[in-house]
Amino acid sequence: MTPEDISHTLEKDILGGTLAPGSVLPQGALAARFGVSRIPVRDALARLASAGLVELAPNRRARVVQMTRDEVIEAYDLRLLLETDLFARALKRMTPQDLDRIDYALARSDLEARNANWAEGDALFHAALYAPAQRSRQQAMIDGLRRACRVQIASYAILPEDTDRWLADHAALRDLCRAGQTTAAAERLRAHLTGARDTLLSHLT
Amino acid sequence: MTPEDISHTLEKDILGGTLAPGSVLPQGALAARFGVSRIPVRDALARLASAGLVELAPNRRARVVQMTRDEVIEAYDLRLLLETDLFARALKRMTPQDLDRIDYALARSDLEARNANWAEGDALFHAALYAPAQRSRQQAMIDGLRRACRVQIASYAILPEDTDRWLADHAALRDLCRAGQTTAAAERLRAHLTGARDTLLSHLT
DNA sequence: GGGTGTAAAAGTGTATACAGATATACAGAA
DNA sequence: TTCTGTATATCTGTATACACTTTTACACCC
Repeated sequence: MTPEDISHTLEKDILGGTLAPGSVLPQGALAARFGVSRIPVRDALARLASAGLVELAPNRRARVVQMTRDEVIEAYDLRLLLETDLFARALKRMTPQDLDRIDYALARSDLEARNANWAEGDALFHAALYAPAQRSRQQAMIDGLRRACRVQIASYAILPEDTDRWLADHAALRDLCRAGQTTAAAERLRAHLTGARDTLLSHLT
Repeated sequence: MTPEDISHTLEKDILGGTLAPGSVLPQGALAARFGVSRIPVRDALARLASAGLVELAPNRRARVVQMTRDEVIEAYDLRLLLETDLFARALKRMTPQDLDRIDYALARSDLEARNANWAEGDALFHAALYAPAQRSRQQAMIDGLRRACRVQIASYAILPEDTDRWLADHAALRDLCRAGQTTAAAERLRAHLTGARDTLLSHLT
Protein backbone atom coordinates (compact mmCIF):
# COMPACT_ATOMS: atom_id res chain seq x y z
CA MET A 1 0.00 0.00 0.00
CA THR A 2 1.79 3.09 -1.27
CA PRO A 3 0.46 6.61 -0.71
CA GLU A 4 -0.68 6.61 -4.32
CA ASP A 5 -2.69 3.42 -3.82
CA ILE A 6 -4.23 4.87 -0.68
CA SER A 7 -5.22 8.12 -2.35
CA HIS A 8 -6.70 6.25 -5.31
CA THR A 9 -8.78 4.04 -3.02
CA LEU A 10 -9.98 7.02 -1.03
CA GLU A 11 -10.75 8.88 -4.24
CA LYS A 12 -12.96 6.00 -5.34
CA ASP A 13 -14.71 6.06 -1.98
CA ILE A 14 -15.30 9.79 -2.22
CA LEU A 15 -16.40 9.82 -5.84
CA GLY A 16 -18.47 6.70 -5.29
CA GLY A 17 -20.43 8.30 -2.50
CA THR A 18 -19.18 6.04 0.31
CA LEU A 19 -17.50 9.08 1.83
CA ALA A 20 -19.99 11.93 1.64
CA PRO A 21 -18.98 15.61 1.47
CA GLY A 22 -18.05 16.79 4.96
CA SER A 23 -16.96 13.36 6.22
CA VAL A 24 -13.91 13.38 8.48
CA LEU A 25 -10.84 11.32 7.63
CA PRO A 26 -8.75 10.63 10.76
CA GLN A 27 -5.21 9.62 9.92
CA GLY A 28 -5.11 6.88 12.55
CA ALA A 29 -8.24 5.16 11.28
CA LEU A 30 -6.98 5.25 7.70
CA ALA A 31 -3.59 3.96 8.80
CA ALA A 32 -5.28 1.00 10.50
CA ARG A 33 -7.52 0.38 7.49
CA PHE A 34 -4.63 0.27 5.03
CA GLY A 35 -2.20 -1.45 7.37
CA VAL A 36 0.44 1.28 7.33
CA SER A 37 1.67 4.01 9.65
CA ARG A 38 0.25 7.52 9.55
CA ILE A 39 3.11 8.90 7.44
CA PRO A 40 2.00 7.45 4.09
CA VAL A 41 -1.59 8.30 5.03
CA ARG A 42 -0.61 11.94 5.47
CA ASP A 43 1.03 11.78 2.08
CA ALA A 44 -2.12 10.36 0.50
CA LEU A 45 -4.26 13.04 2.14
CA ALA A 46 -1.93 15.73 0.83
CA ARG A 47 -2.41 14.35 -2.68
CA LEU A 48 -6.17 14.37 -2.30
CA ALA A 49 -6.02 17.92 -0.98
CA SER A 50 -4.03 19.11 -3.97
CA ALA A 51 -6.56 17.34 -6.20
CA GLY A 52 -9.23 19.34 -4.43
CA LEU A 53 -11.07 16.38 -2.96
CA VAL A 54 -10.34 16.96 0.73
CA GLU A 55 -9.68 20.02 2.86
CA LEU A 56 -6.70 20.14 5.20
CA ALA A 57 -6.22 22.57 8.06
CA PRO A 58 -3.42 22.56 10.66
CA ASN A 59 -4.17 20.33 13.65
CA ARG A 60 -7.58 19.53 12.22
CA ARG A 61 -8.84 16.30 10.76
CA ALA A 62 -9.09 16.12 6.99
CA ARG A 63 -12.60 16.52 5.56
CA VAL A 64 -14.13 15.66 2.23
CA VAL A 65 -14.78 18.96 0.47
CA GLN A 66 -18.23 20.42 0.56
CA MET A 67 -18.85 23.11 -2.03
CA THR A 68 -21.33 25.92 -1.59
CA ARG A 69 -23.86 26.73 -4.29
CA ASP A 70 -21.73 29.64 -5.52
CA GLU A 71 -18.64 27.46 -5.65
CA VAL A 72 -20.49 24.91 -7.78
CA ILE A 73 -21.53 27.68 -10.16
CA GLU A 74 -17.96 28.95 -10.34
CA ALA A 75 -16.62 25.45 -10.98
CA TYR A 76 -19.03 24.92 -13.86
CA ASP A 77 -18.25 28.35 -15.29
CA LEU A 78 -14.58 27.39 -15.27
CA ARG A 79 -15.32 24.03 -16.87
CA LEU A 80 -17.34 25.78 -19.55
CA LEU A 81 -14.48 28.16 -20.23
CA LEU A 82 -11.73 25.55 -20.23
CA GLU A 83 -13.60 22.70 -21.88
CA THR A 84 -15.09 24.66 -24.76
CA ASP A 85 -11.68 26.19 -25.46
CA LEU A 86 -9.95 22.82 -25.33
CA PHE A 87 -12.64 21.21 -27.45
CA ALA A 88 -12.23 23.89 -30.12
CA ARG A 89 -8.48 23.28 -30.15
CA ALA A 90 -9.01 19.53 -30.36
CA LEU A 91 -11.49 19.82 -33.22
CA LYS A 92 -8.92 21.69 -35.30
CA ARG A 93 -6.43 18.84 -35.05
CA MET A 94 -8.72 15.84 -35.04
CA THR A 95 -7.55 12.92 -37.17
CA PRO A 96 -9.54 9.84 -38.25
CA GLN A 97 -7.66 7.86 -35.59
CA ASP A 98 -8.80 10.32 -32.94
CA LEU A 99 -12.39 9.86 -34.13
CA ASP A 100 -12.02 6.11 -33.79
CA ARG A 101 -10.73 6.52 -30.26
CA ILE A 102 -13.74 8.72 -29.47
CA ASP A 103 -16.02 5.99 -30.84
CA TYR A 104 -14.33 3.47 -28.62
CA ALA A 105 -14.60 5.74 -25.57
CA LEU A 106 -18.28 6.32 -26.30
CA ALA A 107 -18.94 2.59 -26.49
CA ARG A 108 -17.09 2.02 -23.23
CA SER A 109 -18.83 4.87 -21.42
CA ASP A 110 -22.14 3.46 -22.61
CA LEU A 111 -21.14 0.17 -21.03
CA GLU A 112 -19.95 1.73 -17.78
CA ALA A 113 -23.12 3.80 -17.48
CA ARG A 114 -25.23 0.64 -17.25
CA ASN A 115 -22.74 -0.63 -14.72
CA ALA A 116 -23.45 2.17 -12.22
CA ASN A 117 -20.02 3.55 -13.04
CA TRP A 118 -21.16 6.46 -15.16
CA ALA A 119 -18.54 8.97 -14.05
CA GLU A 120 -15.60 6.82 -15.05
CA GLY A 121 -17.02 6.55 -18.55
CA ASP A 122 -17.83 10.25 -18.65
CA ALA A 123 -14.25 11.20 -17.81
CA LEU A 124 -12.96 8.70 -20.38
CA PHE A 125 -15.14 10.05 -23.17
CA HIS A 126 -14.27 13.67 -22.53
CA ALA A 127 -10.58 12.81 -22.26
CA ALA A 128 -10.78 11.18 -25.70
CA LEU A 129 -12.64 14.23 -27.00
CA TYR A 130 -9.93 16.63 -25.82
CA ALA A 131 -6.85 14.45 -26.37
CA PRO A 132 -6.08 15.74 -29.91
CA ALA A 133 -5.42 19.21 -28.46
CA GLN A 134 -2.43 17.78 -26.54
CA ARG A 135 -2.70 20.23 -23.66
CA SER A 136 -1.75 18.34 -20.53
CA ARG A 137 -1.99 21.25 -18.14
CA GLN A 138 -5.41 22.36 -19.34
CA GLN A 139 -6.57 18.75 -19.27
CA ALA A 140 -5.31 18.39 -15.70
CA MET A 141 -7.18 21.52 -14.63
CA ILE A 142 -10.36 20.22 -16.22
CA ASP A 143 -9.93 16.85 -14.52
CA GLY A 144 -9.55 18.59 -11.17
CA LEU A 145 -12.72 20.60 -11.68
CA ARG A 146 -14.59 17.55 -12.92
CA ARG A 147 -13.62 15.56 -9.83
CA ALA A 148 -14.57 18.42 -7.52
CA CYS A 149 -17.99 18.61 -9.16
CA ARG A 150 -18.43 14.88 -8.97
CA VAL A 151 -17.84 14.80 -5.23
CA GLN A 152 -20.97 16.88 -4.86
CA ILE A 153 -22.96 14.72 -7.28
CA ALA A 154 -21.86 11.45 -5.68
CA SER A 155 -24.16 11.79 -2.69
CA TYR A 156 -27.30 11.90 -4.83
CA ALA A 157 -28.87 9.01 -6.68
CA ILE A 158 -28.55 9.69 -10.39
CA LEU A 159 -31.83 9.28 -12.23
CA PRO A 160 -31.85 6.94 -15.25
CA GLU A 161 -33.33 9.72 -17.37
CA ASP A 162 -30.29 11.89 -16.57
CA THR A 163 -28.01 9.11 -17.74
CA ASP A 164 -29.99 8.78 -20.95
CA ARG A 165 -29.82 12.49 -21.72
CA TRP A 166 -26.15 12.43 -20.93
CA LEU A 167 -25.41 9.49 -23.21
CA ALA A 168 -27.44 11.12 -25.97
CA ASP A 169 -25.31 14.27 -25.59
CA HIS A 170 -22.15 12.21 -25.94
CA ALA A 171 -23.43 10.46 -29.05
CA ALA A 172 -24.45 13.82 -30.54
CA LEU A 173 -21.00 15.26 -29.79
CA ARG A 174 -19.38 12.30 -31.52
CA ASP A 175 -21.60 12.75 -34.58
CA LEU A 176 -20.88 16.48 -34.79
CA CYS A 177 -17.13 15.76 -34.58
CA ARG A 178 -17.40 13.27 -37.44
CA ALA A 179 -19.47 15.74 -39.46
CA GLY A 180 -16.90 18.45 -38.77
CA GLN A 181 -19.55 20.87 -37.53
CA THR A 182 -17.35 22.73 -35.10
CA THR A 183 -19.64 25.55 -34.01
CA ALA A 184 -22.59 23.22 -33.48
CA ALA A 185 -20.34 20.84 -31.54
CA ALA A 186 -19.11 23.63 -29.28
CA GLU A 187 -22.69 24.73 -28.68
CA ARG A 188 -23.73 21.20 -27.83
CA LEU A 189 -20.88 20.86 -25.34
CA ARG A 190 -21.96 24.11 -23.73
CA ALA A 191 -25.52 22.82 -23.41
CA HIS A 192 -24.25 19.50 -22.06
CA LEU A 193 -22.33 21.21 -19.27
CA THR A 194 -25.00 23.74 -18.31
CA GLY A 195 -27.50 20.90 -18.19
CA ALA A 196 -25.27 18.92 -15.83
CA ARG A 197 -24.80 22.02 -13.69
CA ASP A 198 -28.51 22.69 -13.44
CA THR A 199 -29.41 19.16 -12.38
CA LEU A 200 -26.72 19.33 -9.70
CA LEU A 201 -27.94 22.75 -8.51
CA SER A 202 -31.53 21.53 -8.35
CA HIS A 203 -30.38 18.87 -5.87
CA LEU A 204 -28.40 21.28 -3.70
CA THR A 205 -31.27 23.14 -2.02
CA MET B 1 9.57 26.80 11.32
CA THR B 2 6.30 25.28 10.17
CA PRO B 3 5.91 23.54 6.80
CA GLU B 4 4.09 26.64 5.58
CA ASP B 5 7.00 28.89 6.56
CA ILE B 6 9.41 26.54 4.85
CA SER B 7 7.42 26.41 1.63
CA HIS B 8 7.07 30.20 1.60
CA THR B 9 10.80 30.65 2.05
CA LEU B 10 11.57 28.14 -0.68
CA GLU B 11 9.00 29.78 -2.92
CA LYS B 12 10.78 33.10 -2.49
CA ASP B 13 14.08 31.43 -3.34
CA ILE B 14 12.61 29.83 -6.44
CA LEU B 15 10.76 32.92 -7.65
CA GLY B 16 13.71 35.12 -6.76
CA GLY B 17 16.06 33.10 -8.91
CA THR B 18 18.26 31.75 -6.10
CA LEU B 19 16.99 28.28 -6.95
CA ALA B 20 17.05 27.98 -10.73
CA PRO B 21 14.72 25.67 -12.70
CA GLY B 22 16.05 22.13 -12.48
CA SER B 23 17.79 22.58 -9.11
CA VAL B 24 17.56 19.62 -6.78
CA LEU B 25 16.10 20.00 -3.29
CA PRO B 26 17.34 17.20 -0.99
CA GLN B 27 15.14 16.80 2.07
CA GLY B 28 18.09 16.35 4.42
CA ALA B 29 19.80 19.55 3.34
CA LEU B 30 16.58 21.53 3.70
CA ALA B 31 15.92 19.96 7.11
CA ALA B 32 19.37 21.09 8.27
CA ARG B 33 18.89 24.56 6.81
CA PHE B 34 15.58 25.12 8.57
CA GLY B 35 16.52 23.30 11.76
CA VAL B 36 13.76 20.70 11.61
CA SER B 37 13.45 17.02 10.77
CA ARG B 38 12.65 15.80 7.27
CA ILE B 39 8.95 15.30 7.97
CA PRO B 40 7.91 18.98 7.83
CA VAL B 41 10.27 19.42 4.88
CA ARG B 42 8.41 16.69 2.99
CA ASP B 43 5.21 18.51 3.83
CA ALA B 44 6.58 21.78 2.49
CA LEU B 45 7.77 20.10 -0.71
CA ALA B 46 4.32 18.57 -1.21
CA ARG B 47 2.82 22.05 -0.96
CA LEU B 48 5.26 23.42 -3.50
CA ALA B 49 4.51 20.48 -5.79
CA SER B 50 0.78 21.12 -5.63
CA ALA B 51 1.49 24.79 -6.36
CA GLY B 52 3.37 23.61 -9.43
CA LEU B 53 6.76 24.97 -8.38
CA VAL B 54 8.61 21.68 -7.86
CA GLU B 55 8.35 18.21 -9.34
CA LEU B 56 8.16 15.15 -7.10
CA ALA B 57 8.77 11.56 -8.18
CA PRO B 58 8.93 8.49 -5.91
CA ASN B 59 12.38 7.88 -4.45
CA ARG B 60 13.74 10.84 -6.40
CA ARG B 61 14.89 14.18 -5.13
CA ALA B 62 12.54 17.09 -5.63
CA ARG B 63 13.43 19.43 -8.49
CA VAL B 64 12.41 22.95 -9.34
CA VAL B 65 10.11 22.72 -12.36
CA GLN B 66 11.52 23.42 -15.78
CA MET B 67 8.90 24.14 -18.42
CA THR B 68 9.37 23.42 -22.09
CA ARG B 69 8.62 26.06 -24.70
CA ASP B 70 5.26 24.45 -25.48
CA GLU B 71 4.35 24.32 -21.82
CA VAL B 72 5.10 28.04 -21.50
CA ILE B 73 2.83 28.75 -24.46
CA GLU B 74 0.08 26.60 -22.96
CA ALA B 75 0.42 28.33 -19.60
CA TYR B 76 0.07 31.76 -21.19
CA ASP B 77 -2.89 30.62 -23.29
CA LEU B 78 -4.57 29.48 -20.09
CA ARG B 79 -3.76 32.76 -18.34
CA LEU B 80 -5.21 34.65 -21.28
CA LEU B 81 -8.39 32.61 -21.13
CA LEU B 82 -8.80 32.77 -17.36
CA GLU B 83 -7.59 36.32 -16.77
CA THR B 84 -9.59 38.01 -19.53
CA ASP B 85 -12.71 36.18 -18.37
CA LEU B 86 -12.12 37.11 -14.73
CA PHE B 87 -11.30 40.69 -15.66
CA ALA B 88 -14.56 40.99 -17.61
CA ARG B 89 -16.49 39.68 -14.61
CA ALA B 90 -14.65 42.07 -12.29
CA LEU B 91 -15.32 45.08 -14.52
CA LYS B 92 -19.05 44.44 -14.33
CA ARG B 93 -19.07 44.67 -10.54
CA MET B 94 -16.41 47.28 -9.97
CA THR B 95 -17.26 49.86 -7.29
CA PRO B 96 -15.48 53.17 -6.55
CA GLN B 97 -13.89 51.48 -3.55
CA ASP B 98 -12.48 48.77 -5.79
CA LEU B 99 -11.03 51.46 -8.06
CA ASP B 100 -9.36 53.06 -5.06
CA ARG B 101 -7.87 49.73 -4.08
CA ILE B 102 -6.56 49.33 -7.63
CA ASP B 103 -4.97 52.79 -7.38
CA TYR B 104 -3.31 51.77 -4.16
CA ALA B 105 -2.06 48.49 -5.63
CA LEU B 106 -0.70 50.34 -8.65
CA ALA B 107 1.20 52.76 -6.44
CA ARG B 108 2.60 49.90 -4.39
CA SER B 109 3.60 47.85 -7.42
CA ASP B 110 5.32 50.94 -8.80
CA LEU B 111 7.28 51.10 -5.56
CA GLU B 112 8.14 47.41 -5.50
CA ALA B 113 9.27 47.51 -9.13
CA ARG B 114 12.03 49.97 -8.24
CA ASN B 115 12.88 47.71 -5.36
CA ALA B 116 13.77 44.74 -7.59
CA ASN B 117 10.62 43.04 -6.36
CA TRP B 118 8.54 43.51 -9.46
CA ALA B 119 6.67 40.20 -9.36
CA GLU B 120 5.24 40.78 -5.91
CA GLY B 121 3.78 44.06 -7.09
CA ASP B 122 2.55 42.52 -10.32
CA ALA B 123 0.63 39.82 -8.46
CA LEU B 124 -0.76 42.44 -6.07
CA PHE B 125 -2.00 44.68 -8.85
CA HIS B 126 -3.67 41.90 -10.78
CA ALA B 127 -5.24 40.53 -7.61
CA ALA B 128 -6.77 43.97 -6.96
CA LEU B 129 -7.93 44.10 -10.56
CA TYR B 130 -9.75 40.77 -10.32
CA ALA B 131 -10.93 40.96 -6.70
CA PRO B 132 -14.37 42.47 -7.50
CA ALA B 133 -15.28 39.28 -9.39
CA GLN B 134 -15.07 37.35 -6.11
CA ARG B 135 -14.00 34.10 -7.72
CA SER B 136 -11.57 32.43 -5.37
CA ARG B 137 -11.08 29.26 -7.36
CA GLN B 138 -10.43 31.04 -10.64
CA GLN B 139 -8.10 33.44 -8.83
CA ALA B 140 -6.23 30.50 -7.30
CA MET B 141 -5.80 28.89 -10.71
CA ILE B 142 -4.48 32.13 -12.14
CA ASP B 143 -2.06 32.52 -9.22
CA GLY B 144 -0.76 29.02 -9.85
CA LEU B 145 -0.16 29.73 -13.52
CA ARG B 146 1.41 33.07 -12.74
CA ARG B 147 3.87 31.48 -10.31
CA ALA B 148 4.71 28.70 -12.75
CA CYS B 149 5.48 31.30 -15.41
CA ARG B 150 7.53 33.35 -13.02
CA VAL B 151 9.78 30.44 -12.12
CA GLN B 152 10.92 30.45 -15.72
CA ILE B 153 11.37 34.22 -15.79
CA ALA B 154 13.28 34.32 -12.52
CA SER B 155 16.49 33.01 -14.01
CA TYR B 156 16.78 35.90 -16.44
CA ALA B 157 17.69 39.48 -15.63
CA ILE B 158 14.68 41.65 -16.29
CA LEU B 159 15.49 44.66 -18.44
CA PRO B 160 14.46 48.08 -17.09
CA GLU B 161 12.63 48.79 -20.37
CA ASP B 162 10.46 45.71 -19.76
CA THR B 163 9.57 47.02 -16.33
CA ASP B 164 8.68 50.39 -17.81
CA ARG B 165 6.40 48.89 -20.46
CA TRP B 166 4.85 46.71 -17.81
CA LEU B 167 4.16 49.60 -15.46
CA ALA B 168 2.72 51.61 -18.34
CA ASP B 169 0.36 48.71 -19.12
CA HIS B 170 -0.80 48.65 -15.51
CA ALA B 171 -1.43 52.39 -15.47
CA ALA B 172 -3.33 52.12 -18.75
CA LEU B 173 -5.45 49.29 -17.36
CA ARG B 174 -6.27 51.38 -14.31
CA ASP B 175 -7.29 54.33 -16.48
CA LEU B 176 -9.50 52.17 -18.70
CA CYS B 177 -11.19 50.74 -15.60
CA ARG B 178 -11.88 54.24 -14.31
CA ALA B 179 -13.18 55.29 -17.73
CA GLY B 180 -15.39 52.20 -17.84
CA GLN B 181 -14.07 51.19 -21.26
CA THR B 182 -14.52 47.46 -20.81
CA THR B 183 -13.67 46.21 -24.29
CA ALA B 184 -10.58 48.39 -24.58
CA ALA B 185 -9.50 47.25 -21.10
CA ALA B 186 -9.89 43.59 -22.03
CA GLU B 187 -7.89 44.17 -25.20
CA ARG B 188 -5.14 45.91 -23.27
CA LEU B 189 -4.94 43.02 -20.80
CA ARG B 190 -4.65 40.61 -23.70
CA ALA B 191 -1.80 42.65 -25.16
CA HIS B 192 -0.14 42.89 -21.74
CA LEU B 193 -0.10 39.12 -21.37
CA THR B 194 0.97 38.28 -24.91
CA GLY B 195 3.77 40.82 -24.55
CA ALA B 196 4.97 39.17 -21.35
CA ARG B 197 4.79 35.76 -23.02
CA ASP B 198 6.81 36.88 -26.02
CA THR B 199 9.62 38.41 -23.96
CA LEU B 200 9.82 35.18 -21.95
CA LEU B 201 9.84 33.04 -25.11
CA SER B 202 12.57 35.18 -26.66
CA HIS B 203 14.79 34.32 -23.69
CA LEU B 204 14.06 30.58 -23.81
CA THR B 205 16.09 29.62 -26.87
C1' DG C 1 -33.60 23.13 29.38
C1' DG C 2 -29.45 25.87 27.74
C1' DG C 3 -25.05 27.63 28.31
C1' DT C 4 -20.20 27.15 30.52
C1' DG C 5 -15.98 25.29 32.27
C1' DT C 6 -13.01 21.41 32.65
C1' DA C 7 -10.82 16.86 32.26
C1' DA C 8 -10.30 12.75 29.57
C1' DA C 9 -9.98 10.97 24.94
C1' DA C 10 -8.71 11.32 20.39
C1' DG C 11 -6.02 13.43 16.88
C1' DT C 12 -2.26 15.94 14.73
C1' DG C 13 2.75 17.32 14.15
C1' DT C 14 7.37 16.01 14.23
C1' DA C 15 11.90 13.90 15.91
C1' DT C 16 14.41 9.68 15.52
C1' DA C 17 15.77 5.28 13.53
C1' DC C 18 16.31 2.10 10.02
C1' DA C 19 15.31 -0.36 5.49
C1' DG C 20 15.42 0.13 0.71
C1' DA C 21 16.18 2.88 -3.49
C1' DT C 22 18.92 6.16 -6.07
C1' DA C 23 22.90 8.87 -7.23
C1' DT C 24 27.93 9.33 -7.30
C1' DA C 25 32.68 8.23 -7.92
C1' DC C 26 35.98 5.52 -9.56
C1' DA C 27 38.34 1.59 -11.73
C1' DG C 28 38.84 -1.05 -15.89
C1' DA C 29 37.72 -2.02 -20.93
C1' DA C 30 36.88 -0.49 -25.72
C1' DT D 1 39.10 9.72 -24.15
C1' DT D 2 34.47 7.73 -23.46
C1' DC D 3 31.68 4.03 -21.90
C1' DT D 4 30.38 0.48 -18.51
C1' DG D 5 30.09 -1.96 -14.17
C1' DT D 6 30.32 -1.71 -9.34
C1' DA D 7 31.08 -0.23 -4.59
C1' DT D 8 30.10 3.60 -1.70
C1' DA D 9 27.70 7.44 -0.21
C1' DT D 10 23.51 9.82 -0.25
C1' DC D 11 18.78 10.12 -0.28
C1' DT D 12 13.99 8.74 0.22
C1' DG D 13 10.09 6.15 2.53
C1' DT D 14 8.05 4.72 6.65
C1' DA D 15 7.50 2.73 11.44
C1' DT D 16 7.63 4.20 16.13
C1' DA D 17 7.45 7.39 19.98
C1' DC D 18 6.11 11.43 22.20
C1' DA D 19 4.70 16.45 22.77
C1' DC D 20 1.09 19.47 21.78
C1' DT D 21 -3.66 20.61 20.05
C1' DT D 22 -8.40 19.79 19.31
C1' DT D 23 -12.53 17.40 20.19
C1' DT D 24 -15.72 15.21 23.14
C1' DA D 25 -18.19 14.23 27.28
C1' DC D 26 -19.88 15.48 31.40
C1' DA D 27 -20.64 17.87 35.57
C1' DC D 28 -22.02 22.34 37.07
C1' DC D 29 -24.45 26.68 37.27
C1' DC D 30 -27.96 29.84 35.48
